[in-house]
Amino acid sequence: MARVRLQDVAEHAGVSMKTVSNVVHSHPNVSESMRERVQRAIDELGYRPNAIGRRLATGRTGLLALAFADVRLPYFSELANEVSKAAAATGSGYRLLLEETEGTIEGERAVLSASEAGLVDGMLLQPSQMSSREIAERHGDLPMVLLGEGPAPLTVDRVMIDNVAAATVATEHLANLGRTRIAFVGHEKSAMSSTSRQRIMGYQEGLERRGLPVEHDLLIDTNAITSHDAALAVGAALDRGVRFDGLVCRDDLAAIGALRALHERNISIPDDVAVIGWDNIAFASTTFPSLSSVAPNTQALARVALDMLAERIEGFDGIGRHRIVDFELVLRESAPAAFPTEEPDLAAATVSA
Amino acid sequence: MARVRLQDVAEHAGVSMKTVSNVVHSHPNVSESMRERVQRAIDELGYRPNAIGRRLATGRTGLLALAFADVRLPYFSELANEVSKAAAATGSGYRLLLEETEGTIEGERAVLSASEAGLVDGMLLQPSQMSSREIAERHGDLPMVLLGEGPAPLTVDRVMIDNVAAATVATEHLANLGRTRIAFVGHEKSAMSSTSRQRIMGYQEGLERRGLPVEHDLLIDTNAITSHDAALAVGAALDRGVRFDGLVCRDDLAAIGALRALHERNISIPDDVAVIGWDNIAFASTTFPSLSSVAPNTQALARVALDMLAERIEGFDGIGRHRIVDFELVLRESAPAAFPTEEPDLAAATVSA
DNA sequence: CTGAAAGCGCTAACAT
DNA sequence: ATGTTAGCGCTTTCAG
Repeated sequence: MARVRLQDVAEHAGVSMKTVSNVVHSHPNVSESMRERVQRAIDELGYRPNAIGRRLATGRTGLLALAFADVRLPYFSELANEVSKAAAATGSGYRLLLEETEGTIEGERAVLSASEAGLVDGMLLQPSQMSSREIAERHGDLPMVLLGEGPAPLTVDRVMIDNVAAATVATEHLANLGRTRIAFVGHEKSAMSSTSRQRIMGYQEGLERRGLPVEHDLLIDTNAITSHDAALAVGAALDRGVRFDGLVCRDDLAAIGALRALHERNISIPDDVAVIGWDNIAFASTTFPSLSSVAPNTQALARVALDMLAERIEGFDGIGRHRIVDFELVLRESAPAAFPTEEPDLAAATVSA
Repeated sequence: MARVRLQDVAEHAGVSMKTVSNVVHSHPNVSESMRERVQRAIDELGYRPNAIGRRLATGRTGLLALAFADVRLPYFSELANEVSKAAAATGSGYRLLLEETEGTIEGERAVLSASEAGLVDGMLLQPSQMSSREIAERHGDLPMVLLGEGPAPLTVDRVMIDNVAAATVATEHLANLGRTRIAFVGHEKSAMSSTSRQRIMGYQEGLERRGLPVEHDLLIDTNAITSHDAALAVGAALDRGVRFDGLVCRDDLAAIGALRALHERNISIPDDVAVIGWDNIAFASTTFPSLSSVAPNTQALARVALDMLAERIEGFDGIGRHRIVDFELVLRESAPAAFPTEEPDLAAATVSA
């Protein structure tokens, strides 16, 4: 059975294509009898509008690209889910095309040029390697919003949380717990991302505010953003005699790796070492001990990003808007509340931005 | 700057659209001088072919839908990554549209009807709720391959691992470790999926082969497929006096929850209770203790599925082919090798299907 | 080897 | 309120 087209329905019902189109779109100006007649033809023929034809005519595909390093990173898969929910909630009917850049500059370039092909109406991109300048040059006239604290040209919209502030809050929380030797774990050994850079800046700020030691030894880098590499790196640091009683982790992956390295060496968490992760991924609540973590408000992030992107798609052409969304420090067992008064209920304890 | 079209290039180069098209497609029958001239025009104008126009003309979008319950489940995000790599590797140039069904029948229906609209060339679907019959009826003429052990009509292609056999292997491995009271954890309390059903069948088979007790008490169900719910369920079972020394988990999420429940009660793993998960997600190697797990060969699964889908898209119209791909039992600390001879190197230890 | 023209299925002016 | 018609950007016979 060949596909049935708008035209076929029109003939079958003995009306023009325009009328069928009106019925399909529930256009107001259609008489009831007409609507019925056409609807019958549609049902009889089993007509389904063809998205491609429509899109060629309207210039809209109803597709948005969401591009980031790797879906396997829990932060990104949770973000994808959030964006897709937010898109559904707006009723705009947008669907998501997921693109992975592998965190490489080639990957980021590929994603930008591929999306120019008119397949998508706009793009949400979390860059990490490309320079601001290249992003600005390459995206051409594709409506785009940048996600995260990576490079961002002033001409392009961007939404992120205040990473420096959040890292400071996390570090100071450890200080509140009486920790004096606080290490940072999980930044890239080479080619440090702006994400890591900002979190380290905030970490240092926290230490300085509390008059705690800032030492290079307390910066534990990893080969890759995986819990496995973090476990190795933290283990190696411990084994070569680096001592710390608090750990601010670049992300929950690093934190989970750190937990393992500490467990292996019978170091008690949080008694000997308190640990704070970042991203508040789903697993954070079921590690042992459960993980305190910086929780970006990804729901707000998704909503704000989609709103801005929608405006760009509608034709808004102003200068780039840079938006900040809030975060919380979710306190769990690995770095609990400092004072009973700080938070009565650990499971829900938060310090807002 | 407005988009530059094939037409513009043709005019700029002073040739016909057909010639430009030939150059774009590296058609053999084009003189070298012509090719150069056109290529220059393409470069000067910065022409990028429009995917939608092409699709309308060819009937192909180069888009494949990958639909499953929820990207946040690590098995699925890892699968998505694998499929997208496999698609890239074939050079077919397919890109992936991710669709989430939320594991509900409405979600599955929505995904099937949305894809009918001609936006995608084919679909990879991991169903869980829909009946075989409904799948067969609804997918219409959309090329489709089913993933996993869910419902699958005989008329549709499907690829999966042998869940019953894998569960038996896992259960027998625990028996090899001398475990005699082996429980199963993580199936849905209500509306049990075929996935859970098959794994439980294999588990029972394993127990029976070894003459071990098969008791309803040893079936620990959960409210949802999350590590959090699994931790609660296992904790509750322990607290009401259920005793076991081995745990076959429906998936790694359940296993991670189980680890937490056991830790909380100071039960030693694997000494008191050995644990085997399922899916071999990335975290399995950095939990504490690290997790033994059934590892489906997702790479093969992705490849086989894409191959079959490609054939369907090419027009193959035979009866549904049901393919089985292999799996391994990856042995780590939570349920190590039974005998020194079984596997010298724990980290890489496997028992193949 | 290259050009002209007819669609692919739908939308949206513009008419009536 | 309904019909006509000209595209949207590309591919693809069919001629030349």
